[in-house]
Amino acid sequence: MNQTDTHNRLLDAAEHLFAEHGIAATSLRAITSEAPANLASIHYHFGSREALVEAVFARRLKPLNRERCRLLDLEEAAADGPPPVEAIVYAFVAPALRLAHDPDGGGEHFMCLMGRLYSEPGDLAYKIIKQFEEVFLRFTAALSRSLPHLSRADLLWRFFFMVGSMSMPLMGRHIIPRRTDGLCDPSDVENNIKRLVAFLAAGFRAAAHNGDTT
Amino acid sequence: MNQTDTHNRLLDAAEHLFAEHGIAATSLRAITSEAPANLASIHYHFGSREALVEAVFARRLKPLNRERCRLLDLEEAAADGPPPVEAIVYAFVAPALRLAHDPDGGGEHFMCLMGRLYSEPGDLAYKIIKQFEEVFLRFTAALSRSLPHLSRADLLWRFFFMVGSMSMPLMGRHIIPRRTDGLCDPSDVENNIKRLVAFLAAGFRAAAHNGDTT
DNA sequence: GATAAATTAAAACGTTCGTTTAAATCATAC
DNA sequence: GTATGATTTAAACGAACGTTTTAATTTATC
Repeated sequence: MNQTDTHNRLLDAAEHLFAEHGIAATSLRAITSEAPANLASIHYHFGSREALVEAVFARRLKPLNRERCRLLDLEEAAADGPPPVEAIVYAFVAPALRLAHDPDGGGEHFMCLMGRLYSEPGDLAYKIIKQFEEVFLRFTAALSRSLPHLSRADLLWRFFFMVGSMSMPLMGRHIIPRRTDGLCDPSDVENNIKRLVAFLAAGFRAAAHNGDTT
Repeated sequence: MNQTDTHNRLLDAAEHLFAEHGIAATSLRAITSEAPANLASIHYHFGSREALVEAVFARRLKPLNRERCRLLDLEEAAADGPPPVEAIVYAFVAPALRLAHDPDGGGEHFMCLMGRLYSEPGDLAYKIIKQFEEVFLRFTAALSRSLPHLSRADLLWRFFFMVGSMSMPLMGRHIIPRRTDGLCDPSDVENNIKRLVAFLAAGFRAAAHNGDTT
């Protein structure tokens, strides 16, 4: 086995178990049992449990957010004016839903884990969420140009509503199909992207709840 | 102290710590330290750690969902036709956001904890989510009557999008204000309800992504 | 005030946790 | 083949966990 083999097997096993049982509830022994690897290999390759957790996120987040920015670049280059809201929403949600069900990308469990992130102790969540800084700034700016009548607070809240909506097809892989007799299928990626874009674009375009136009 | 005093202090402390650090990451010793109470009192009053977790949820969920149904009852009694989407969305989100910041209701930490629920091991989540059965059936039925052109899958997905959007002002009490320089304030409950209703009603009313009208 | 029940308290149980140490194994160059 | 560095292994550490047991204390009833 080459140098990075155990390294990646540990990341895969950790990603899977974190998504399945939560980060806090997953022990190093469970990870090294699934990998398989020796218990001490985690400290040899990563240094500590917390460093492993951060490595699990770092491996997937950069490509995901790079793809989001790439799609937004394309849209902003294509039109002369600001891109339509649909295109911005699409550039944000499509890479995430595709990664969530792309076996090659390996993000099969990762996006489910992403949804769990907000549930973890604050210190960890902050470190990870900082990796979204650029995406956050770029997409809120693009949305603001396309929806100049919205107040900043309304625009930001709607951005968070988008994140929350998107998290449902990402996280609910176990719960949603059962609650809907299989009618809602999180693995129906392209249709769910269209559903999200239609729903969210209409929400973004809605009149603000008050006359605030700052 | 009367019989239920320690009982309630344990529930309060558990609710708070579960919301702050997650369920799995909160030990019984941390709960009995904050209550304060003896370590064994949890097993005396609840029988086990898991029974305590369920008790924490049960205490708040029934009143919350009863209020949701009450508001929906009012709307359905008022009009002769189906209530407008805004009224249905309002009946669903307003009780949750109000409970989340009502110091009397004590749900100050509870709704934050609700958002964490989906992140806990499957067995627990199922038990709790079953308590939403009636609300789920009633609100999807009401929405279906007001939006008869939507396919069942589209309607159910949009219902989940609503749940995801609503979770952001509920859960993001620590993260959202910091990311927005305080511009987005989760404690600005009534305005956030209006923001959610405007956003979600427009989303529900959006044309479906395809011609599906089943 | 004595008796019985309900509640709280203190201590210990065995288990599992993250981490560390030190030896064994492997790969690779000479 | 032997020395060297990289990796894996096995074993053990102390700490913290959920739970149980037994005794002390409080509360209610007569």
